[in-house]
Amino acid sequence: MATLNDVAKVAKVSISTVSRVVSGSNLISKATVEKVKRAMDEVNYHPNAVAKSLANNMRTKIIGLVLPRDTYGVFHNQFFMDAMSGITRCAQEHGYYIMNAYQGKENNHTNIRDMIKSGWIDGAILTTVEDDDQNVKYLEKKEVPYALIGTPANGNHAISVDNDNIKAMDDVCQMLIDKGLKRLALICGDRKFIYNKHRYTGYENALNRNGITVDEDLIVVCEDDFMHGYNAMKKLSNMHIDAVVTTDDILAFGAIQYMNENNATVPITGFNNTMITETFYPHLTSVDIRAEQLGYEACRMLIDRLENGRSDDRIMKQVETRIVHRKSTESSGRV
Amino acid sequence: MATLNDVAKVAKVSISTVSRVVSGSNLISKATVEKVKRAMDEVNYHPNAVAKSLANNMRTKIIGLVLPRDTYGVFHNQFFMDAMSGITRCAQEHGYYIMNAYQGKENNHTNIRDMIKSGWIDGAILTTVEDDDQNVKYLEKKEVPYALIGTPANGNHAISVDNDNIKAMDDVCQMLIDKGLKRLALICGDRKFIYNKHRYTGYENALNRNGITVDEDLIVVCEDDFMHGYNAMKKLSNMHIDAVVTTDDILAFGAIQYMNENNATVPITGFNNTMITETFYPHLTSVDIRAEQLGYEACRMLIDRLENGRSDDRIMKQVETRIVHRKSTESSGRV
DNA sequence: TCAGAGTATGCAAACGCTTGCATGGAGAAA
DNA sequence: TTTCTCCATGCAAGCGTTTGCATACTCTGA
Repeated sequence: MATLNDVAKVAKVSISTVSRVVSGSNLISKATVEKVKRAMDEVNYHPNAVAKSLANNMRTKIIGLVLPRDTYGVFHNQFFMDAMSGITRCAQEHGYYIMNAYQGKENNHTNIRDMIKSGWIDGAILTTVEDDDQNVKYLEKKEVPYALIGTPANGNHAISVDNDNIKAMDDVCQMLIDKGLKRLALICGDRKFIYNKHRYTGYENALNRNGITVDEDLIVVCEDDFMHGYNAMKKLSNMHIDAVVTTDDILAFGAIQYMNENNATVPITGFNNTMITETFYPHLTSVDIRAEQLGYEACRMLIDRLENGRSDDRIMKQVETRIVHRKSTESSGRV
Repeated sequence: MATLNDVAKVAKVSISTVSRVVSGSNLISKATVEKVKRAMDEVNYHPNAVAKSLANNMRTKIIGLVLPRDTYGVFHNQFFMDAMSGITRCAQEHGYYIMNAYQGKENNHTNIRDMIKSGWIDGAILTTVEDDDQNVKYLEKKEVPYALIGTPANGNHAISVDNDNIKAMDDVCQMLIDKGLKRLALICGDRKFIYNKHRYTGYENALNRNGITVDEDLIVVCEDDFMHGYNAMKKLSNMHIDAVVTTDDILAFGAIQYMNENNATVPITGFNNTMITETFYPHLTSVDIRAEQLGYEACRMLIDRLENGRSDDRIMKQVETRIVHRKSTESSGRV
């Protein structure tokens, strides 16, 4: 690999001059710039990032990305792949690289703390935090900038990005109400997850705003899987429901399964817009949470912080969701 | 951050001595080692990886991981997440880090070529290659070691790891035949993909070995999605089939959908053991392709090559698959 | 013609680490 | 006591950059 020195020799200038040409300094004369650029081409020079980092006060332009140790369910895999894609796209646009870490116990998996100790990374993006998260603690202690995808459980996160889940579910309900559907049932995943809690609130908000009484009998709270969706629908049958909204595509498909078995049909919506919405039938109306965009924004905010060093902001950015209309809400029915 | 110098001062030795203690050289006396270790603790020293790389002839112990630009379908997301997990686990075990790149056109996404040019990575793992792959070309040209997950299309890949898809499908068929099921239908995805071609072969092999004539009428080749699985099953109905084997879980669920609608039931198997096998009903017998293990092995072989520098081996390693038995093959039926 | 201002370039230290070579001291052998 | 080994340690160069400071050159204006 060619070095500054090699270029300098060919161009017959000092390495400082070459370095300045590389970094686009405007101190150098046009003629010299040309000469040096030709030399760079000739020896096929590319700046060495490692040496650069050493000289640049240890700034590597690498960002650590913390992924969950285990993904579970269809949704999570897709979410993280999409988020990663957005993160990496943003990083690329700003000349940064992404290094993978895993949430978790000590030596188990590559750890963000090791990356910090060894000086590899300038900052971190967390896609997942646990209660009393050790990574967060470490990042705070070492004053390493970081961004969080999701809503911070407590207030100590400097930068975060998430959907407005309250509004997202509100929009879904409003959309159905606008179709003249009044008795909306809700199948809601575990409310220990803040997004489920928010989606629940969104449902209530929409109904209240439209003067529809929230009827507890039309709400089932359960775990986030197919069978619970199925059972929830069983409970809801014969309740004269106009439509069903759910907090997860899987729940919706569980409900659909029950309806299929009972030759019933009613408009239904999912959430997260996973690939199964367009895989299984009926194609499911769902909420696109824009995981790619969430990743992109998290990365952008982090880089902004890294480069401009605002120290005290606790920014929380919201990414717009979007309803994707499909067959499952096209025709009407009652159950 | 503390440096060798800081430790040296506290321990009252030279930085060379400290460096030797850190790297575990056996030239240093017990007493000095103790003294230095105490000093390291005192100043909370951690070796700086950037400086280390510079001094170590530019070896960074970072591996580039090339992911596909777009993932499509449920299977792919899960596959890459699992493979990444295995790769990262192995990397961690050997003191390496993983840096993300994306397959693809120039400035679009972080590019493995940039990582090589700037000297960040020692080697690369490819999870996906295109025809006439530019990354492969570049890696070969620059003599950067790399490993490939999947079966190389042509012969120029130094290291690769894949399943034995022929045997995997053969095993599935044998398992069904052992249950006394003779007329096995095959729903096979597009054979432009080598794994589908291999799975097709595995089906033929099993039947031939068991003296069962391969009946073209029982084989449907189609694209890899739900609707094609559905249509394939429609074609196969009334053919007096004892069981159906497929090359993808999605195809199997498409077929199941058709059967459900027609109140038919027949043993059926999927492939890839995606999460939908345990999400939708009936839970689907499928082939675990061990994506985590594929990732792990690819990484292990690459690191072996990086550390021991065998230059000419074209190793191709096969990872064992495993049939996961579930409800879909428990009872019998005919269609 | 010359001082002064500005512009273009070079020198060398620094970033934190590794490592070949030099050196000093302890112990063994004579 | 002297010489020779061997072990433990230190010195300093080097890895490829960046950058503050010094310097040399070119103009301008008096």
